[in-house]
Amino acid sequence: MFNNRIKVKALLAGEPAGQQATVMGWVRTFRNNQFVALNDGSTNNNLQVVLELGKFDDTLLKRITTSAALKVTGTVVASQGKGQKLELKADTIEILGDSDAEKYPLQPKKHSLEFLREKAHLRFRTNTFGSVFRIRHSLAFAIHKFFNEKGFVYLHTPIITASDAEGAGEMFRVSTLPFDNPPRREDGTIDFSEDFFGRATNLTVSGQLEGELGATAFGEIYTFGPTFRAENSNTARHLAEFWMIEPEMAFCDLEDNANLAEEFIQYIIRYAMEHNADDLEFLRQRLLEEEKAKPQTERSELDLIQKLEFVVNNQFERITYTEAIDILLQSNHYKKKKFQYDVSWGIDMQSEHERYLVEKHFKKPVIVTNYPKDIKAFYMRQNEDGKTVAAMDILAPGIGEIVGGSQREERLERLEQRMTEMNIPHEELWWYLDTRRFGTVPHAGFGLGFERIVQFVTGMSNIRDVIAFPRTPKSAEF
RNA sequence: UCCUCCUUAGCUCAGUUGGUUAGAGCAUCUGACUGUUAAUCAGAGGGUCGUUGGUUCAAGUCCAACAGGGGGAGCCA
Repeated sequence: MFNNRIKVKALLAGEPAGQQATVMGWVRTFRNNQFVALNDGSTNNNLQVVLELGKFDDTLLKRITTSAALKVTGTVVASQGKGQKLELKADTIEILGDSDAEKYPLQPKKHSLEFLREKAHLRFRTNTFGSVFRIRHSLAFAIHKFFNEKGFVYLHTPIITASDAEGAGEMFRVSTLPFDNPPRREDGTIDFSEDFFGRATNLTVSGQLEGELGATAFGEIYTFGPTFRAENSNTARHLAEFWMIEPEMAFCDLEDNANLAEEFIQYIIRYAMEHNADDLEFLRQRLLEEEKAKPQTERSELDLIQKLEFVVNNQFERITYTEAIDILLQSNHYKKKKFQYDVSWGIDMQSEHERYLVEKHFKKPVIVTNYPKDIKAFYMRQNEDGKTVAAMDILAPGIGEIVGGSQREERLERLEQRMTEMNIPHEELWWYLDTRRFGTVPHAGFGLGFERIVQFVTGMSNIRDVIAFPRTPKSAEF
């Protein structure tokens, strides 16, 4: 029986009234042969367990090492020391699991994030990762809560997909054919008709196309699942395996889409602020410490919590692509030739351009709409000007593109014409085109990279530190 | 994938123009102390200097390749 335990979070929230309590957790530090800082993952705050001198065996005390698992029963009393309101005066201590101090790699001190990345199986036991992953959980939960309250259906789109039409990037092949000697056709190409699914299949790069099938029946759906890109991207904001949220709404245009995206982002951030105040406070302090090493000019004006409050309490800026280009062209930054890449209408904005708009010009999240059709996907709705499509990107300070979405082309002829222009095989997407044949309606949706919003909320600068076990090129340990 | 920087003790790092036995703080271990907050004090152990090859009388130090990692860029979410 273990369920008589009280979690540290609950215990710390109560009053020290001399009541009995049993806690279980892992030792963070053992000071003075007398004070155990015990953490059970329910909160960043440790419980101070006090061991009366002489009350416990030396052999037991020797086994209270960093990260040993303990069961402690004792009396909850007001703390005599500073730093905590209450503490647990131990009556009995049971070592549930020993931890060899000479071999345990984490010390009660500050470790670099790079080092902890190589100890990803243990990094949850640190304050930073404890906070990050509790916040990650809250955001995931808030996402389901938000859509559920709005009547969206949670649709599970396939992980294995046969369509390569989305063009969202390089894909991971899924196959049971032998690598060393795959069956070949007469022309030497691999014969996938003999593969498991009878055709070439890959891991999904997006659930959007299937999402549209759901939206044109349920009205409003969302997906929230793993997504895979085999791009050789080595950056602080890319993963080969990441989680994406893709809502898709029928009877919805670009403006409705932008409104929903903004409301959604504010909702989930607000949820984390309400439910993870301690974790955010810890991360706020952590970032302040980190910024002390930087020159004053590079430090951020707002701390983490101020930044989140600002985002939650202010409307996102909304501009068209054309306006964005004008702002860039008229900026002093451009006139002084400080952009590495040139600016003109029709370019796919580089991250330096996006960063200028978001971090220098507006200093808040920006929704950019109506991009040139030539730099966007085939399924986006063509605007009447013949040049742009009803696309929408949300750019966030410090992260870049956090949301990419659009109103979809619901007119069959326009969609087919665009697919032809972009060399997208019609026959492969017959099922997608059927939505436009049978009761087509204006609809829209977007994709939000989950890890990027977790980065934004936690202030972690590397995406590998907001997913438990990151998959990146040349790296799939754990 | 491109540019750039890094790799020395368990961790964070120092190591001079190439020169004998490679250092510090923390951690660990031993002891002391005991209301501590990354406890403190004293002592001890701990190293194939990322790997391979080269230059040299002599390489942690110079050169090359490879591996891993950081930062920036591209691709994107």
